[in-house]
Amino acid sequence: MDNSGGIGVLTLDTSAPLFLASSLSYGGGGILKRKQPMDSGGHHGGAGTIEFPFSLNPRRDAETANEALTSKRVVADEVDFFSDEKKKQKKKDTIAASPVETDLDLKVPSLGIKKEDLTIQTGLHLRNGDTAKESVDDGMAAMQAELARMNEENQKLRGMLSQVNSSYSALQMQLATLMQQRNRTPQAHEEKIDAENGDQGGARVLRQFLDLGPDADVDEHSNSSTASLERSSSTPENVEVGSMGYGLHKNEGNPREALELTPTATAEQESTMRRTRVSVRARSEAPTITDGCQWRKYGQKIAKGNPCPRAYYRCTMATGCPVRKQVQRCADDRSILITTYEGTHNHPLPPAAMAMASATSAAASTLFSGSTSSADGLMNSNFLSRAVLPCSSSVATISASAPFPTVTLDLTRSPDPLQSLRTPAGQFQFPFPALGALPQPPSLPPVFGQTLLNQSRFSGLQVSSGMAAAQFPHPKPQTTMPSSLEETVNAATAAITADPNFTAVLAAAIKSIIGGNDQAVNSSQNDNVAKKSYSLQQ
DNA sequence: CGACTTTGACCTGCGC
DNA sequence: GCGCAGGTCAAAGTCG
Repeated sequence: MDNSGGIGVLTLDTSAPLFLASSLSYGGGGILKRKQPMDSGGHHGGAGTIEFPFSLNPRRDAETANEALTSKRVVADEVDFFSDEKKKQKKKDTIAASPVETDLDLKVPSLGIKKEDLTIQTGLHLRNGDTAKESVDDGMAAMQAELARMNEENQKLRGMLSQVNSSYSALQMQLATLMQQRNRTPQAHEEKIDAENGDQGGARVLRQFLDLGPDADVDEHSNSSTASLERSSSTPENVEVGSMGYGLHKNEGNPREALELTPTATAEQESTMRRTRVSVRARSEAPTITDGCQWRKYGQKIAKGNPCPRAYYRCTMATGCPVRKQVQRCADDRSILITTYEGTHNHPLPPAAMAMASATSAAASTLFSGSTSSADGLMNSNFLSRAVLPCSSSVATISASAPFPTVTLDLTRSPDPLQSLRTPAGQFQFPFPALGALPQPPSLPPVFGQTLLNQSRFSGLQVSSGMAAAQFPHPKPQTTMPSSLEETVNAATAAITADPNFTAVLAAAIKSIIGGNDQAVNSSQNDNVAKKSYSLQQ
């Protein structure tokens, strides 16, 4: 990936069932566009897409975002930023027609909000001479207008938050790459030690898992003595392990790599790992979760024991990509969507999808690194829980009943949200966002409730587990990488989407932002992260 | 017309 | 060998 590229355009589709900032696909010439998700009926075009500047250069991206987001009036000016002419006009009409005075004047760095500007005047006043009924009518009208305006602002803020999420994902992946690079030399040493200690390949596999990403140019330019794993070639024979797109790759054409990568792992292990699947359980009303890749449905079946049909998808981001996924609702709780990935992509992934891939790969690789040569080792779910999810032993499990091991990431169970936000600086926590346990407004439509909440959960997985992948060259928790930013973004997203009372949740979100960024600054290991964190403090 | 979904038919592996 | 279940294929249908 060319991270030095210029500014392009990132297009998000607001009609997506899961408005996830990660669903990107590459276009040419510095343009990133998000394509219509396949699950929205399969029919493209239509519902509004929003576009905003986006670059793959995090620093420049952040600057651009700040430029855009610190403009004087979000309501008046930034509408251009998010919507088409029709929406813009509609919004202006709504605002003009509303008797409600609004002084949002949001100037938050990165999020477009400034602490002292959180004054919102509802303007619901009784005027002299009005009858009581007229006053009530006026009040009702004003409230309705206010509600409409709040809804629009919710939409807008969601867009902004998604943008921040996107930018952060790209930034985070770049950081991960740098950290991987930094860890190369120690890894080589550790590999040697592993070999001397009779390591059966688990740790090697783990590192190979972690050698991710289309930022392969960085790896290729590295002088590391360890194997520089290339992305899998287009030949399926080179696909070794599947876990949502990234796995163990073997380059038969390179004698050096063939030597280094044909390892100590037994054929049995290789066979097992080749069939490894990663399953993600998440609550969602949407037909599928949005994971950043393009999928084409090729089949549907009623599986035994579950009245809900199982849908089969294959990746269509590149011809011949062997990655498939199955999507099925849980028989016991139909609000839970189970997505199972199998195979390895033969093409570069968008940053967000890569983060997701890293997440699943991290889980799978950690699992494998915990195994030695026995199936019992493979099934040691406690190991995975301890290593990857020190804060939640119930999130990741391994299925031993399947013909091949399946790593299950259960996003339907989350640790205490406050616990996450209170995580002291310097202590790593696998932050399934925290938002998971936010109160669920029962009366809200799915788009404001469950779906977006789960989306937030999932995006949290993307960010943080990808981080986990970068952080855990060995399956031992290390310190630390600030998770406050994504927590903040997720907290803000969830707060906004979980409660129609915009002012209250905005205040809550800001509070979480203001109160939760210390750790980010304290533990920042990256200029860009520091910059973003700093901007949050303004 | 192309891209995509739907859905019945077909293939394959496994247990009895 | 047979039946079952999971997975895949491909023709038909849908939509913009």
